[in-house]
Amino acid sequence: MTHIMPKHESPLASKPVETGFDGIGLYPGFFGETAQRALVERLQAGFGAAPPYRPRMPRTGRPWSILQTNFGQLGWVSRPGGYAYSPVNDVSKAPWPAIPAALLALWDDLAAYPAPPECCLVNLYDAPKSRMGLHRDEDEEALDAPVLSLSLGDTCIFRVGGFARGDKSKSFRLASGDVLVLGGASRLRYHGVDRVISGSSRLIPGGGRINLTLRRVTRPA
DNA sequence: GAGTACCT
DNA sequence: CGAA
Repeated sequence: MTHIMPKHESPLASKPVETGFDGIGLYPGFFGETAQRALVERLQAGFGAAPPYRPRMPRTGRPWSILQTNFGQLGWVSRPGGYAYSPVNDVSKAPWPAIPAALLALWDDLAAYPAPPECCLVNLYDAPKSRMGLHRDEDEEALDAPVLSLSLGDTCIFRVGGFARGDKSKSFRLASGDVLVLGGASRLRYHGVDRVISGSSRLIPGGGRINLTLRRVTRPA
């Protein structure tokens, strides 16, 4: 056994709780505190080679309230001309660091997909006003693969909507260690982060929330 | 009327 | 908290 198996820390963590959306599974506390701490240290080591930066909206150039970076063969980036997946950091031109082993194990546990993830997008909610507007993850070719999301640090209010802007939506909390699977019939649902509850976790030195999003980008050969 | 991972 |  090469990695911690969080699902065995709690009998509840192995099955998702009901979210009311077909294809969306929420696994509260899938990562235990020990695994969370180890991962945060591993991430911060990776940030040395891929420093988080502040993305901007395509065309308008409006800065976002969060910081981003990536791990993996392909990183998701926002450029003046639009969103893209890139094998290198736009700033340093260096490849992104490898996806941490614990996250590859998470994908193996929950994705039910015959190929590994290629992208681990890191969203850093570092300021009290950090948020993420409603959007869909639709820049991937492999739309048959789910998107896996791991929350670390402060709890956030997460919102899930429908398939068009303005569709009915509802929100729920995501706490540190929770894993959300967005797949199947809900793979293209709008979703976002209304806000973060400052001071709700002591996991990250200095506070804040880190969200890790695992994605398969290309169709496997 | 278009664009919307921004903002209100 | 939900949605133009």
